[in-house]
Amino acid sequence: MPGGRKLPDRDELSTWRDFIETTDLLRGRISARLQADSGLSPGDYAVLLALTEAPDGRLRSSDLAAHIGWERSRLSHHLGRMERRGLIRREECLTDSRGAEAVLQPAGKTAFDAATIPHLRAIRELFVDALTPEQLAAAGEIAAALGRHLKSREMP
Amino acid sequence: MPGGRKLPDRDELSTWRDFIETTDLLRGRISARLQADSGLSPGDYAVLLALTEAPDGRLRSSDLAAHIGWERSRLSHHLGRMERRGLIRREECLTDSRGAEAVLQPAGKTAFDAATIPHLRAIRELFVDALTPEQLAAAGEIAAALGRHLKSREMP
DNA sequence: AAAGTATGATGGACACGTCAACTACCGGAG
DNA sequence: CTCCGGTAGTTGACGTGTCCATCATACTTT
Repeated sequence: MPGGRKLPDRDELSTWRDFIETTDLLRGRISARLQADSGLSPGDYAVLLALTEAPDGRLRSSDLAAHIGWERSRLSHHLGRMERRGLIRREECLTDSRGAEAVLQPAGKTAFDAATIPHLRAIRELFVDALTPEQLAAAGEIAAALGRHLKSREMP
Repeated sequence: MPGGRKLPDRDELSTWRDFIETTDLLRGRISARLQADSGLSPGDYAVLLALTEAPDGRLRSSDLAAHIGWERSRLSHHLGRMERRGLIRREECLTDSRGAEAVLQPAGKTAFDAATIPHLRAIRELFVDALTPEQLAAAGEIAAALGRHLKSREMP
């Protein structure tokens, strides 16, 4: 690649900073809305969403972790906290004695149901409504391009 | 606003998820590279950058916090950790007995100098090089639009 | 079947962030 | 000068994430 500079120039760096700071801010705002509306963190919401969509509201820990893209350790810690709050329960797995299942509890279902509409509304108000349709499409393409690029460099 | 739906449709939601997950992944990758290359976290880097650019490598805590956009409490915790590692030092402020100054230490300067080129390279490789020039420009515009939108709704 | 390897889950140690309480000090109103 | 509201900074409690060690169980190989 001819002229392949190694470092970003001033404009590129400034775009990077704007981009990363603004997405951080956006994430924080959505998270704060979710917390205020339902008392759930984004992590809680992701777990409850996966359990809600699963048959019988239960999932093997590893499957749940894979589904939401978390490390098992992270999930284990989080499930511990959610169990303390009565949102989910842990059960032993019948077919694999090593395994554990996370089971949705009524309190978890209630909290999730209360959270979801306001959460979707927040996404619309803070993200979708901020952008023109063209910008929204561009955001999707940018995410896809970044994702491909990062995946291609996982273990270079 | 006529026809103002309240909730995002399927495509909008999918774009949201892609966007937020990918930017998260990107942030994590850049952070991991920084950590591997220099032993610094993004927070460390932000603090050291501000101190490096300040006269005499020293700044009032509040000024530093404002400069990098952190809450004072967050900065206080972080400075404590950085002080334990010898990256910075805290001094009393001469003109205001309530105040404290953060002072860049040689170890901090060294770590920052070692970090900055690899960090800029990582930004280029993982962010800038992932996008076409048009996409990069669009990313800047999207960040600006999101930023304006969020600012306009700080206390609605 | 015994031995070795891989997998599922957990736990501790630590870094990081937020929130609210607290201390100490400043600067102005009276 | 005294009181008092505002400001600077720290601290503790707690939720959150990562890394790494550990343990038990499952699987695979001989």
